[in-house]
Amino acid sequence: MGLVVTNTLTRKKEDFVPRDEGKVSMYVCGPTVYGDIHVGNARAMVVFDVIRRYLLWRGFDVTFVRNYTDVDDKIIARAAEEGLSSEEVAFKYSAAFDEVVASLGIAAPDHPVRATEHIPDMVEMIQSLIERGFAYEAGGSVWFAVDKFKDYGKLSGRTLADMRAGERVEPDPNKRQPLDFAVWKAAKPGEPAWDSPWGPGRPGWHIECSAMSMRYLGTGFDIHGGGSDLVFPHHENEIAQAEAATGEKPFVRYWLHNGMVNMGNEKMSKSLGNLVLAKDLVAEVGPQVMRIMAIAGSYRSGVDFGEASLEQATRVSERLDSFRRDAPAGGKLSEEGRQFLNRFTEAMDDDFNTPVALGTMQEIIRRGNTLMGTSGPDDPQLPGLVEALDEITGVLVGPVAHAQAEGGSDSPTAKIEELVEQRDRARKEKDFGRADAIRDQLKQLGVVVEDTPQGTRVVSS
RNA sequence: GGCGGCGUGGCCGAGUGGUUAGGCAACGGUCUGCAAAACCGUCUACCCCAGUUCAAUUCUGGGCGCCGCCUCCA
Repeated sequence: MGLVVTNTLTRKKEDFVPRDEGKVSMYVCGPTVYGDIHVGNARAMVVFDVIRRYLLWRGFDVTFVRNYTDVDDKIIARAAEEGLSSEEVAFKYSAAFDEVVASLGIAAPDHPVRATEHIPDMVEMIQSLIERGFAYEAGGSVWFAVDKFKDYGKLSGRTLADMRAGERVEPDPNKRQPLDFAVWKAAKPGEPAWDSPWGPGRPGWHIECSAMSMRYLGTGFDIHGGGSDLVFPHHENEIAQAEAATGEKPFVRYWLHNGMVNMGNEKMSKSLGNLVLAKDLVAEVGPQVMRIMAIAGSYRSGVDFGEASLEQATRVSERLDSFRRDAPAGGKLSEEGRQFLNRFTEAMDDDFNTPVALGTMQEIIRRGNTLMGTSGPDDPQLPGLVEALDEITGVLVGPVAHAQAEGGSDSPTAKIEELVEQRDRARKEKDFGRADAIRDQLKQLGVVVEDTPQGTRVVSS
């Protein structure tokens, strides 16, 4: 059995057959860098990080590209608000993005690409669109003529007639059709601008992803990912531009879209103002819990980041940490380990079924705990099992798990060590009243002690 | 209004035409000085109504409800 993915283009699960055997080319829409990203943005990044790690683990040679939209109306607006240049705003928030994403153990792309560094590619594409009759210049801007591209609507499953029925926006007077969209925007005074055959201006949002993805991955690359809210118009427009400009299709073989993060029963979004910043949640619950929450449901579904989900993800994370702390290091994969790994692979091959994959991970932990309970951490069956766990966590939680396992029980302060020793002494002397009092005292310091056959364990909470 | 998705046990969340998801919570037990952790056991569901079928939670149709997109958005 091979890998199967749900392609938004067909709305079906399809066998994954990459363009070039053994290689996967993949592009994911990154942030518009005008502010701190929220949990929903971060979830998308986690989802595609897991997909990428899985493909790598499965032996594909993956080329991963992600963009920064660093020129845009919102950046310009933000710059005015903060009294900075739009370059400064873009720099500030792309650095902030990098920091959050790194803290979540999300691997850097092979090609982190910035719109402002690829203007010539975009200009070239726009010229091609005009030459081929798919775009027209009006008032210093260039518009894509949607009615010239007969496949327009194929990704989002709508027709031009459908869309006209639902029009809600005041069309720009320069457009021939209300649904035409800008591929090049004429600069207004004071805005960042680049020279072009149509005068000074900047690229439209959609063109950047078309141009940069093909620049690095060519046409007909394998996976294009992003949130489901990008299906229309963003990805629809990307297809139109790319296929119209090159005359080749498909632009992308498999379109993958992740579901939205909900708070309560509403989508978390900037416009609704109900957002939780990714950096705040990471600071509160730690990266591992956040990653687990992000993949606790299938990537295509929406996922709730409310209290209950948080608690459950926390438990999963704690079980993992606690097992890793007590279990021996991984060794040669055992037969039993291989069986778990097969189940993990089967789950992930089925459209990246992370909830089931996570279930497999927890079953390994249970099995490992049972072994340890029976014959202790030296049980010869453990290393081969732990090896399977390591491989799974390598894909699902990335380097975060190891970092936490090592750093988690970090240097207890002298005072805490002292108290723990006092408590151990009290317990030996059967002075349990005193031992319990010290335990309470430690708890107040944020330290939980657990008595195990191997001795007292200190867990910082 | 148009397009798309979803509705599973107290909760989160997979999945299947007849056979165990997994987790959280709860309860009982083992262990423990007591706890905690861990392990064992119990808890058995599939929105409603028709239809197809030997058999539907799973397929088809209708209904109800929820969500996303149609405007910037992961």
